[in-house]
Amino acid sequence: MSKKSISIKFGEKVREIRNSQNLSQEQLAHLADVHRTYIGMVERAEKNITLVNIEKIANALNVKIKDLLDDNL
Amino acid sequence: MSKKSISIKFGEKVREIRNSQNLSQEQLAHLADVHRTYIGMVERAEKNITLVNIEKIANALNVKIKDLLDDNL
DNA sequence: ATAATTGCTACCTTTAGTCGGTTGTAAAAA
DNA sequence: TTTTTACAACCGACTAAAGGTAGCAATTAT
Repeated sequence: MSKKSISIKFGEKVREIRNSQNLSQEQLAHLADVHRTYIGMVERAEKNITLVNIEKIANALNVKIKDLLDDNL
Repeated sequence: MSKKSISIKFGEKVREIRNSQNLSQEQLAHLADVHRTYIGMVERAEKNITLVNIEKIANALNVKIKDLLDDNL
């Protein structure tokens, strides 16, 4: 198992946590200081996100970076 | 504490683990399938590495991604 | 219905990442 | 000693892809 690419798993985690906090993409984007559409692209794994933006999103969601990674990574 | 940017901390971790395994930058680059000079740039925090390459380097070093991140991240 | 949210397309700027080479250093080996 | 080897820093120059924005269509509530 675990065939899904890391970008897909990352995007799913972001969406899952964002929804659990009842945040819209726009709200999260504002908290993370990135553009609205960019959050959508990351969640859909359309971009290969960089470390700095990973940190921004983790901070915005109040989670550790490792919480945005699949457990077996 | 913890003022160093995430890129610096990441680069330090890569270098530390690479040295502990007695690998040259070139050897690691080959294992990770990235360019020779790129490993040095990442270790010196001159580049903002992407998620896919984070995974490549973690795999090449036989560690989990979270092992490349500072503990308090 | 309509209001909020997200997806999609297109675009532009910036930078990640590659490539081939040179330079400096330190250690070994001749 | 000098020479050779191994390594990492540094050097442009280049290509591919990420960052970032805007407008509108589609979706999903309410």
